[in-house]
Amino acid sequence: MKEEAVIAALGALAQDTRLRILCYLVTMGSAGAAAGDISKEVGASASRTSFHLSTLSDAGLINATRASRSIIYRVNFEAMGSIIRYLVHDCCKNDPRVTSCC
Amino acid sequence: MKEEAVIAALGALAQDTRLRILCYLVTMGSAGAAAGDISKEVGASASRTSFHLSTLSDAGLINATRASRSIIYRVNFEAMGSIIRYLVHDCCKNDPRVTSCC
DNA sequence: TATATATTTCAATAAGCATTGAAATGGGAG
DNA sequence: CTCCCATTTCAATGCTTATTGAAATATATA
Repeated sequence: MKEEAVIAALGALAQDTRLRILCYLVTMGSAGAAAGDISKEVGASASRTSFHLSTLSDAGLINATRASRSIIYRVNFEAMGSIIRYLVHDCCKNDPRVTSCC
Repeated sequence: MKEEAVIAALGALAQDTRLRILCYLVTMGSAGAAAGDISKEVGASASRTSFHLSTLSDAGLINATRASRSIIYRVNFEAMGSIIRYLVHDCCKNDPRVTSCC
């Protein structure tokens, strides 16, 4: 994974509303959640939620698919794995104090 | 690890100069590196490097110790482990696509 | 077509972060 | 004590991100 992509992903996660959105979408698994439901869940306005969802989406951490009037968002677990792999392998050179996390 | 601390750490890592500083300090291990050497290594001015070092230090990702006129910085591997553990365990609920990183 | 629902986009404002160079601090050597 | 070296702090500027509410887009239903 390129450093640039890692920085975009870390920046996307480094915000409380977005981190909560991501954690919520993890719990929803493959079912995902509609933008409106996410908005209610994290207590943010529709436009603010939409903005944060596009930030997460631009960073590749979530995917969007339209289902009728709703847009369903799901976590991209492979992308999450990639950035963690970058931090553990490339950045921390597999130091045991870091790899002990898994 | 508290969500607030995780956000500070992710935000600290989400910047190219700081990510390069951290990767460099990983390679220096327990020997660490002086602020001036880090500055040369990443090609940033002294004041800019100092600013980034204090951001990383405030986030708990590195430690500083004075050695005569120089200040030596070292990676806090335990802290790196903690934020990765948060992402893998708490956020991603140990999803296999994520835990496969280690 | 008209209407309602779901979501995004836009413009404006506010807040925070990055960068620069100059000045200040802290420590060692003559 | 004075000078020098290493680093940090400060003030000013520009850039990016966050937030808000209103308007626009897309889809479904009557």
